[in-house]
Amino acid sequence: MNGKGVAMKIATWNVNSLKVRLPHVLDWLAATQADVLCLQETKMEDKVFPYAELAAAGYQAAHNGQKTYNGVAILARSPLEDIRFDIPAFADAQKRVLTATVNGLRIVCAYMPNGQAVGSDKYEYKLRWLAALAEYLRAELQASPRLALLGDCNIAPDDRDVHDPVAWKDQILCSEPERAAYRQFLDLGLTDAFRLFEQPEKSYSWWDYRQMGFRLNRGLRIDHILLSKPLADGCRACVIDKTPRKLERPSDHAPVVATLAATVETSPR
DNA sequence: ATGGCTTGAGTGTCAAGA
Repeated sequence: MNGKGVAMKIATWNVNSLKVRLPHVLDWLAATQADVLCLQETKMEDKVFPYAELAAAGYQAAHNGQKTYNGVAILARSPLEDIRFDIPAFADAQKRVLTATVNGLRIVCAYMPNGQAVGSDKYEYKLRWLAALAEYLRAELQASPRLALLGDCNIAPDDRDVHDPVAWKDQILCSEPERAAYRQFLDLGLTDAFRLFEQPEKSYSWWDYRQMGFRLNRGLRIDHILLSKPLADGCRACVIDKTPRKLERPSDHAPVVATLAATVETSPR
């Protein structure tokens, strides 16, 4: 529920080091006025997270970080409530999940494992991790029907989401077991906000730094916003913002933004 | 081509990403 009676913009962005990308993040927040921004790959410990700089820009924040790798954060213009770290039932040293309630929306920020190569140990970890997240989401959805899962899912759900589906067939990020794990999220009642709308062909959210990947639009759509039914029904737009990918020293990922319509206040005063 | 960038760690050059 959005008590302000105005539309809400929620977004996700893998920044590939918040230390390096903080200027881009601050510029982007100022330009878009997003209400919620989920970050992945902050790659920093909580004690050096830039709370003060974000507060000066009008954003409260929660961070689940670690040195060097992983790390997720939720930034919001409204208070973050009921903050939960990690997947409680899945013991994991890697900091990949953070959940908070903002304006009555349950926000799950996730940095799903990369998996490295099909059949590798990291791939097995990825599949176990995805199954654990699905069970966590099932419980969260029961408690909070207005739920959004935002993050770097490291899965291209469909061949439309892959610049060269033949080359990527059955490769990491595109394999059938990964896509089946992604469909488990949909089976919970979540909807890919991006595909609620007509989109340009060859829309991607990540491009390799190498070999002019971005200029040649050799990308994958692996960053997603999944909405529970009440939120999907009120979703008015979802876009990938390629603007920051064109800057000097960009993240290899672009932000994805969903606009949710204001909801009518139904609760009595 | 276990390649091709980028980041972090740390001061060599590797691990990890996707």
